[in-house]
Amino acid sequence: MGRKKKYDRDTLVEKAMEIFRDHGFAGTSTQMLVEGLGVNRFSLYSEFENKQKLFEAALEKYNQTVTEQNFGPLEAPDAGIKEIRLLLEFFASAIDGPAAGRGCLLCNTAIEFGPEDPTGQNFVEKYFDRLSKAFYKALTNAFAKGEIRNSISLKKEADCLTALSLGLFVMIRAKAPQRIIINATEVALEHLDRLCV
Amino acid sequence: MGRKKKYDRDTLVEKAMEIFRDHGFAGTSTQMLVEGLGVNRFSLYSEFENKQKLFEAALEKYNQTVTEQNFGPLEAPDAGIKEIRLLLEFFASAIDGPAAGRGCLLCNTAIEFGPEDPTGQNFVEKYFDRLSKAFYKALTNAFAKGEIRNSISLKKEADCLTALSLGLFVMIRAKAPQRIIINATEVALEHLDRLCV
DNA sequence: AATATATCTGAACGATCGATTAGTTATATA
DNA sequence: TATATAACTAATCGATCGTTCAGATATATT
Repeated sequence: MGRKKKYDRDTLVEKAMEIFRDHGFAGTSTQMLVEGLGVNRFSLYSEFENKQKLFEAALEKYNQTVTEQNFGPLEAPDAGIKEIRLLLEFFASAIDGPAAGRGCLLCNTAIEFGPEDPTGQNFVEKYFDRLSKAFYKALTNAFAKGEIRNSISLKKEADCLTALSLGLFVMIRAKAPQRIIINATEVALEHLDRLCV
Repeated sequence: MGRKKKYDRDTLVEKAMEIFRDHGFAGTSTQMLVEGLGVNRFSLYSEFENKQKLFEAALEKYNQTVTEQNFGPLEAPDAGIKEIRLLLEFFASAIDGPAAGRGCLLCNTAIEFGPEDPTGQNFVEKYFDRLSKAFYKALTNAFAKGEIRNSISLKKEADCLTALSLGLFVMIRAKAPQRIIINATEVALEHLDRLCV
């Protein structure tokens, strides 16, 4: 009974995700959402309750789609050095890709919300952890295969790659000169080489 | 002739700098500025014209004070490996210092403004360049003193350190676990060791 | 002391913010 | 087909946004 929805919730969340990624939470007005999502104000609020909840849905969607695409291969059970290299090469070419001028929604949120907002902080904390764990697992796999020297602290290496990834996202967001980004990834690649036997 | 100003312009800019650093540009209302600066609305506008101009003054002040304090030693004419190490150690302990939960205003602005806003982008571009050049100069000095091996691309190393710095600022802003930040800087320090003869 | 002028005060501007509501339309069920 | 119900439309809510202005106040100059 009742009327059919003209919209698809998942589609709305995905569109909202892109808008928030471009303009941030505070920089995105409900008017922009209404127009960008092509849905009525009432429908938006009845579906998501408020702007904050929609934002949280967008964060979750981002984790499931974009982060999944970027870091998914790195998180594969058998990922290793090759997957780390591929990720770094993704960063090097991201200035031409769909992330150019956008960066990472979670990284952007980490900056915008800062340490105060509890829900944003929760997402960000998990995001940092996800990246660090993904790198660590891949390094562990490589070590198990005997590809990495013995004296290396895999945890520390993973955390450094995490920090570097965030820095590269900042640069991609700001459309920094591609040369800087490529240079940074090349050093990381060479550093990775030196970890290997 | 006329009345004396009750405020000092530089003091106002410094206070505004801290508020913008904490809450971002969009997240800072004129009301917050009026209260935080302890100055009347009219005085604020007659002194700075508008919020945007005050923000730009705050960015400039940040470059002259905080960035100067953080990267000044690295920019000294005779800076070398030691100064790079000191900077990395600053990052490692920054989670306890005045930058904790704040990060870097320029890095925050890079994220918030994105690639669209021309004035913000101008500041950010120069900031990236300043960091990269500072690292490069210090590495060049070290190389001239024969402290660095021959096969190293100093430009690439400088850009990687720049990207890493930005990533660390993101983590400091988000109050990431201190362990992650320390780990990242330790890897960078070890990496630096391996550049040396 | 008188005057000119710059700053201060506090109210208010129109615009936009996020959010809500009353009334209309469409559809699944009985 | 009649009815109940859910989603639609569009107007509008009070609050806050950045900004401005008229009138009061204080001080450097004459």
